[in-house]
Amino acid sequence: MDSNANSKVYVLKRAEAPVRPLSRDYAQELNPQQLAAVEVVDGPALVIAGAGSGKTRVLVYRVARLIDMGVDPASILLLTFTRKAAQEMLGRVGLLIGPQSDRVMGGTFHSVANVLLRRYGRTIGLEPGFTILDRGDSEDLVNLVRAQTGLTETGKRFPRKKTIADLFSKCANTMQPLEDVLLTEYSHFGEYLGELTKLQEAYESTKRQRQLVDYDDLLTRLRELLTVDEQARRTISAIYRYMLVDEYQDTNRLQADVVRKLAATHENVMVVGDDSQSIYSFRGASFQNIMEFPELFPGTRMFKLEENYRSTQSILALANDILKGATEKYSKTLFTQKGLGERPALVEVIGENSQSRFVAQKILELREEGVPLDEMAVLFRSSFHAFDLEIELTKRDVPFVKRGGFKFLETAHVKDVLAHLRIVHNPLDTVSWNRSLLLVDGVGQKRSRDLMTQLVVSEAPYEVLRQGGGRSALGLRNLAAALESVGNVEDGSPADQVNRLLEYYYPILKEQYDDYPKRIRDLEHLMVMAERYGDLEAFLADLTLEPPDESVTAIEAPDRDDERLVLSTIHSAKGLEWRCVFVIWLVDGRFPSSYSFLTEEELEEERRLLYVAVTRAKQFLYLTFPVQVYDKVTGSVLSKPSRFLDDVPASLVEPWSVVEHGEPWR
DNA sequence: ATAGTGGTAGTTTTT
DNA sequence: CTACCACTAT
Repeated sequence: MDSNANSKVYVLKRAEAPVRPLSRDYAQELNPQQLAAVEVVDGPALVIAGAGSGKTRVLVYRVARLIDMGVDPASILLLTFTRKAAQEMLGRVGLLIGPQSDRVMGGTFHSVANVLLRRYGRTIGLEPGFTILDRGDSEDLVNLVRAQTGLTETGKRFPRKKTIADLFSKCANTMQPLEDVLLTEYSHFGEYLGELTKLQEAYESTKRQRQLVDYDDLLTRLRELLTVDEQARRTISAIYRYMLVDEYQDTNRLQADVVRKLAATHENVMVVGDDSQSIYSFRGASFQNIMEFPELFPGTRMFKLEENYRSTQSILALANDILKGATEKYSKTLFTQKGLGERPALVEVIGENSQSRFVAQKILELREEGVPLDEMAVLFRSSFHAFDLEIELTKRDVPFVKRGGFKFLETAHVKDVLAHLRIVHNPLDTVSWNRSLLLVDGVGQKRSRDLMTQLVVSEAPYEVLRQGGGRSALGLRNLAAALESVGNVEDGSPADQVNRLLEYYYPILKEQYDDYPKRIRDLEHLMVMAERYGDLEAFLADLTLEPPDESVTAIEAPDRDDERLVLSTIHSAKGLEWRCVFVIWLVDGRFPSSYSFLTEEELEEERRLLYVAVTRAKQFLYLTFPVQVYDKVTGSVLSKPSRFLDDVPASLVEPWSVVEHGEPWR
C-alpha cells in the first residue's frame, strides 16, 4: 500500500484529551496569557513572567490542571528554588484539587538530585549512604587534601581554602576546566595552576573514595548518571513525565543540561522565569540559559506575562525605569491596572544609625496605621548591612526574623555534633572524622591524619581508636564509646542519637567555649529538629540541603507574636512580596557592591538585584541612603547615592530628608 | 607533635 | 573585626 494521493488520512486523537469535565473553569480564574500557558499539556514551553505577573499562579494551576485531566500526580516533577517554595505551591494545588497533590515530587535541583542519586547512584559508584558536604565541609576537605598531598609549603601568596573552594565550585557550575576559570577570574593566582590542578584532582578523588558529595557534585554526578546509565535515565524520565521548572533564569548550564537529559524522552517540560530577575551568576547561573531554551528544545511554545498584579503604578514605573539601562533581555514592560498609589520615597539620612532609627520609627508608625508587621520587610544587599538595624529593632521591642546570612548550622558547636553523627552514618567520612578527632585532647593535625588512614580501611574503626596509646588514649576511648553508643540506638531515632552524643560532647563544649550556655540552647534546638525525623540519613541530608533559613537569633527567640517583621537579603527575598518594603544602604560601594565595579556584567547583575528588591513592594516603598559612612574596605567615606538612582527621573520618587528632633532644616 | 600566641590579610549573594 | 595562618614554647 503506497501512500499516494488517494489514501485517506485518519487522525487518532491523543489519549490525554479530557475525558471528564474539568473541576473548575480555568478561563474564569486566569487571564488569557496565563490560561494559554496553563493549557499546554505536551511539549516544551517557556513562560517569561515579569515580576508579580502571576508566575506562581501559572505553575499552580498547571499542576492542578494536569492532575484534573487524569495525569498521575506522582509523574509530575516540580523544580523550584527552595523546598519551601515547592511546598507552598503544592499546598496551593492541594487547595484547588485536594490531597492528591501530596504525591507530586517537588524540591530544588539539589534535593531532587539527592533522592535520585541515593536510589540509582550505584552504577556510578555512589552508595545510598553517601554524605553531603556543605560549603564549610568542602573547605575543610580542601585543607585536608592539601596537607595530605604535601602542597602545604607553597609560599606566601597561595590562595586560602575559601578561595580554592570557590574556584573548584565555579569550574563545576560553569562546566569549564580549571585553567580557564583560573585565568579569567583568578588571574592573580595564575602561577599556581600546577599546584591547584593537582589539588583539584586529589579533592575529586578523595570525595569519590570516601562517599562524599559536595553541593556541586549533586548536580555533576546526577548529570554523569544520566549520561552513562541510559537505563537509569530512561527509568527516571519515564517516572517524571511532566516537568516544571521555576526561576529558570537562575539555573546554570549544568542544571540546564540535567533538565535536557531528564526531559529528552518526552519533552514535556515547562520552564518559567524572568530574565530581568537573574541574580545568581556568582553561582554560574546565566540568563543565557533562558534565552537559549527554545534552541535546546525546538518547537518551544513561548508565553509572556506582562500584567503585574502586585504593585501600584508608581512602584512599577520606578522598576521599569531601573530596568531601562539593562542590555540584553526579552523585552517586556510591566503594566498594572492598580491605582497610582504613593510615590516611592527616596530617603536621605545622615549615617548608619539614623538610617536604622528612621526605619524602626517608620515601621512602628505604619503598624499604628494598620499595616501588620508581617506585611513589611527590610531588604539589603549583604546580610551584615542589617547589623545596626537589628540592634535598633531589639531596643524597641520590634519582633523580627532575619533571612540569609549566618546560619545556625554554620556555628562551630552544631557542626561538631553533626560531624559525630555523620561518622556513625558514613564511617568513610574523613572530613567529619577529622573534625571529631581534633576535639579530642592531645590529638592534633598529624595524629588525626595518621589515625584516619587506618580508620577508613579498618573493618572496626572503633577498635582502632581504642588501640591508641599515649596522652590521648583516654580521649580516643571515650570517643569510640560515644560513637558506638550512638550507633546502637534502637530503631535509629535521630533524637535519641543526638541525645546520647550530647552526653559525650557537653564536657568538650564547656572546655572549649566560655559562652557555652548559649550554645547548649542551640543544641537543644537541634534535638527538637531531630525529633521530626525517623532516620539519621534523612535528618542529615535535609539539614545540609534545606537548612532552617532563619539565623541563630531568630531560632532562639520563640514566637511571642505570630507577627514578625522580615529582614532579608535581596537574594532570599526572591519570589516574595510585602505591602511595605524598605531597601536600605543604597550607597555606591554597598549597593552596588564595590566588588562588582570591575566588570560590566556584575554591575548589570546588581542592577537586576535592585529591580528584584523594588518589585517586592505592593504598596509602599522606601529607599534609604546614608550620605556619610566610613567604609573600612576602601578606607574612604562613602557618600554617593547608588548609581542606579542617577538616571531615575526626579518625578518618579519623592525625596525625603531626615533631621533630628529639634534641628533646623538644612 | 600539640597547643597556644601573635600577626596579618580579607571581608557578598546560596544550594 | 574576625578568621586564618605561621610561628614558638611546651
